[in-house]
Amino acid sequence: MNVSDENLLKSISNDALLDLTQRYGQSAFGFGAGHGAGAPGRFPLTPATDFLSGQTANDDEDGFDSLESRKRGSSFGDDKPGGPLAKKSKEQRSLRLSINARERRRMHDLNDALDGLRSVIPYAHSPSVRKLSKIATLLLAKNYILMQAQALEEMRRLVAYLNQGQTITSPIPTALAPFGQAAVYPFSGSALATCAEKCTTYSGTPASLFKHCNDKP
DNA sequence: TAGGCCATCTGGTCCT
DNA sequence: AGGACCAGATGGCCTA
Repeated sequence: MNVSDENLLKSISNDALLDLTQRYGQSAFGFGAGHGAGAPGRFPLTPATDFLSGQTANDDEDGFDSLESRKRGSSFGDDKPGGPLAKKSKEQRSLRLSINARERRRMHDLNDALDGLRSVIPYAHSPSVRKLSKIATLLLAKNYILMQAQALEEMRRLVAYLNQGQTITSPIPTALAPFGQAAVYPFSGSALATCAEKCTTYSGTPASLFKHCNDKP
């Protein structure tokens, strides 16, 4: 794909995404944009720690000695002369480190949830595909849900149609299948579809977001 | 080397 | 007051 093709795909896909967003805005799913804990519309998730047995590997309380920080050779933590925490009192410093640890834990929980999401998204876990980025995961999941809902609606209509005692002599009427049969099995007859193509079709997301999909048709 | 993606720190805001 | 959430900043790693 050359650059102009990619740009074209991006613009088309962004428009499609905008359209989807406008039609199926957050409210349609009950996910409010509330700010802060307990805001209206917030999904009532049980804190991840309720599901996890014990603490995570990085679940240390200090703010500068996490496994991740060490592995990444991070200079964060700033528990050193000249660092932002150096001037603060011992209490302030301790509080800050505790807040940092909580925030780190929160982000790890968020990432665990994203991993869970990746694990149930089609085409997201082929050995030849690198892990989906966060944004790609969310966009793919959103559109996969929309597609499943559409397929379900299509099936309902089909059942109603059959219940009327009529036989189907032709493929599902297009009026009943906005995406045609491809909505249910988008790639059933396409051995040529690459992972990136599948992901793009599923999500209406620029192929550039799935550039890690490198499997061959 | 630029750009994408990510982890972490940080300060602010809101809620309980 | 303490915790959860958020967004901005920063710096590391990886890839084209």
